[in-house]
Amino acid sequence: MATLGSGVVLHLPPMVLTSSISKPFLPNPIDRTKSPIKSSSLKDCKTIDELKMFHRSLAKQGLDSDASSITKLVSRSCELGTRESLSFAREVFDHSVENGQSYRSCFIYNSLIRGYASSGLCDEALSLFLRMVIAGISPDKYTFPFGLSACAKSRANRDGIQIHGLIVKMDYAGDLFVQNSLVHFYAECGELDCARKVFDKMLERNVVSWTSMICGYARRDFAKDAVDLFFQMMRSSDGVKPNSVTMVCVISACAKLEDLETCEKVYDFIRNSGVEVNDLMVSALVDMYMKCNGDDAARKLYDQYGGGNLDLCNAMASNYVRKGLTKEALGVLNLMMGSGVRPDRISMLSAISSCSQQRNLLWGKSCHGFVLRNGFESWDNICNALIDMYMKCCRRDSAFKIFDRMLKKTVVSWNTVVAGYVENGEVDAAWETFKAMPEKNIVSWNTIIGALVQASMFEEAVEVFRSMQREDGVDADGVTMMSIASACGHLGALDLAKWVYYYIEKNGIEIDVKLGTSLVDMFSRCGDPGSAMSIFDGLSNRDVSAWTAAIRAMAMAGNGNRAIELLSEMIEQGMKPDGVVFVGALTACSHGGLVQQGKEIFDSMERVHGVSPEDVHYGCMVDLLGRAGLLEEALQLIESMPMEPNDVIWNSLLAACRVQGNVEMAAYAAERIQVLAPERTGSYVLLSNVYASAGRWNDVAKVRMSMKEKGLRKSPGTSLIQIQGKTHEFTSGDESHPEMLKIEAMLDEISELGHVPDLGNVLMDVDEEEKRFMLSRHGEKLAMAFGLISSKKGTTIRIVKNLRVCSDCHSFAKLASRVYNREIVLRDNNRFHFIRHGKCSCNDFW
DNA sequence: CTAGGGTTAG
Repeated sequence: MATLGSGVVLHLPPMVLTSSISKPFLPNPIDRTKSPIKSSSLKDCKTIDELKMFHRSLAKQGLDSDASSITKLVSRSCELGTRESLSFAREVFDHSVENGQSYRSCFIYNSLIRGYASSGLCDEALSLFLRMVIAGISPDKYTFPFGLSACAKSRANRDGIQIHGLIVKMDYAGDLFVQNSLVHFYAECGELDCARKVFDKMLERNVVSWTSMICGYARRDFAKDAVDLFFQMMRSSDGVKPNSVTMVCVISACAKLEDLETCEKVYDFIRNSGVEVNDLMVSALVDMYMKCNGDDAARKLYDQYGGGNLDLCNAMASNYVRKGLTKEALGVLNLMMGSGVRPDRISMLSAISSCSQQRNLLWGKSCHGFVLRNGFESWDNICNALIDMYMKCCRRDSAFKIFDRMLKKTVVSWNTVVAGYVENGEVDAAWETFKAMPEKNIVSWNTIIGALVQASMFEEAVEVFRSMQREDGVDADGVTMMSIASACGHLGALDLAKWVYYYIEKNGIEIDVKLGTSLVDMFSRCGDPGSAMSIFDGLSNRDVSAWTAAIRAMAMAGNGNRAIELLSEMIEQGMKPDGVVFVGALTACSHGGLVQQGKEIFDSMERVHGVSPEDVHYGCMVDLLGRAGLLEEALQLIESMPMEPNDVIWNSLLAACRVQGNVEMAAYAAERIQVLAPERTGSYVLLSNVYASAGRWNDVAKVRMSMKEKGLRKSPGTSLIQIQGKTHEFTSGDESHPEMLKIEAMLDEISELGHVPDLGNVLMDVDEEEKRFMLSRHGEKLAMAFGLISSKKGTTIRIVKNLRVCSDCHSFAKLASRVYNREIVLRDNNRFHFIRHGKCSCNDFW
């Protein structure tokens, strides 16, 4: 038949359908003949062949045009639910409708519409509905629920609304079942207000009415409304009791709420209510507990109801995978197979994902084999998981083989490939694939933006973010903003940081712990510890990372005391500190010159908190002692280390020697570094600095020679300053800036104000005049001068430097801040200097 | 006749 696709309905304006059938429907003819066949014999037909045989025997008896018999045959055939049985049903239907005159009733239509709807062939169901209406056959109270169910499944909003019109016109709007179907349809289409309107107007409600409404809220992320409505149902005068379906809906709402307390409340209710607990409910409960961090409760239920239940195991495994507990996930699935249960495609999704996370190619391949043997590869989700596995296990060819063969590549398939490239560090390939994607969603953008941030291409990341809003109209989410916040923090651009925060607020993006932590980091890296801490204070729950970010913020700002306070507050609140927190706290002590407190914290790590100090912690202590001038003690600590001291630790000591001017120990430390990490340029530079300050030019020359021999070059120091959204970069002695003449005039002006250059900062053995000149052209000074001439009076000047600030530039900045009454915020490679009124937050200690 | 959990990519 030339199918009247549901598209026909879709394109009709709302009134056409109802007006085209303005002639009154004929009443359904009453079938007075008793059915010549027994329905019991039809029930025995379990296969399509048996049904076909049955059909032939009807024909022999001359009953193949009997409406009742044919309707029953079609109905049974639909019940079998296979593609074959449905098309057989259609054949019988078409043949009978064309030949018979007695098909003026809706029964045969109902059967077939129901069959299509329940097998997900919604377009077929709806076109049949339309054909029936056009033929002037009245739908009855059974037809509407089938039709609406099809609309709900296929999100055919407009068709459903037209059916609603028809329901009103034909006066079925008061029927309980029809109303329930309407509630479900509107809820499923996301029109929750409409669903609620129908629900509220109902004079009588049964358990399905309530369940449909609750489920509607639960599925659309209105978990709170779902739970509220459930408790309202308990109190209502409708006198309905929840059944297992209701409970499954409520439980899934609780899972989304992620609130363990509500979970317990609901579980208590179930135990006391006498609702029969079925398998689906247990699976839902386990899922709920896992999503609300009630792993123990979930595990208890799992143990209680047995590891041989497919749905239960799937719920358990998928949650383990989500939490990265892949060993546990595979354990659950293995145990399940051990009790003779075959994994289904959902199980395999968890299994393959576990292999990807573990980079276990061997098991991944065996999963692939199982997939092929069971015909699961026709499901695109399984293919996506396999592509991910092969990409993560560096088997690009195998991944592409699957990708190329996929009949239905979805946006997820493409995203998986892009993410795979990123995983292997191939940003260019990821970018090319990204550009070639036929369709992009928020995950696509997040993947590529995250990749750029990881590759330290921060400006590019921000640029892509801008084009995402411009071109695609895709809305950024929390994950996007985490990447952008990170990029912004690395750029050190406060204006951009403020804009990022504004953007989040304006677009109503929820600031959860993760995003909050990123924002704390962003603001502290941009030299705005105040904003960083106010974000931290606003977080409703804080994990260890959040506390660490706050402590790091205080460390960078040089506020050691506040950092230590935060550490104790965190411990008081029952958080278990980890190694990373201690790095932050010790760094804070180091920057703040808090020697005694630092020693106490270091000592408490293992003794009180059971965290054994790693080399980084020793590094912090060496740094702390060294900066405080306790070089001997620092050296002793290095020698007492239980592990081999690495180059970073020796470098801390060397840096301290540079500040303290201890030439002998500096030489010793540098020697160690050259053994451990000969390519480490910084140590040569530091050592020659030490010699230079001591005026030992022969030694300076030797160091420079040995650098040259090894082909090492000093990494250039760069200073960045943002003026009106544009980044200007200055390197030492760089004269290429278009405003260079004005900058030089500014520099001269400051020099004349009485800046006494500290010539010990010059590495070269040149005459004093030359030294003076070289010093005056350090990148920081150029940036500062440029900042002074190109920004408004009284505004803060912010400079980002990639290396440690030299002491001459530091005192230059202090002078400038006093004379021009400006705050100067100078970020170096690991901390901030807030310089105002001639004083620096670091107390000249860095 | 109407209502149901578990689904890969960042």
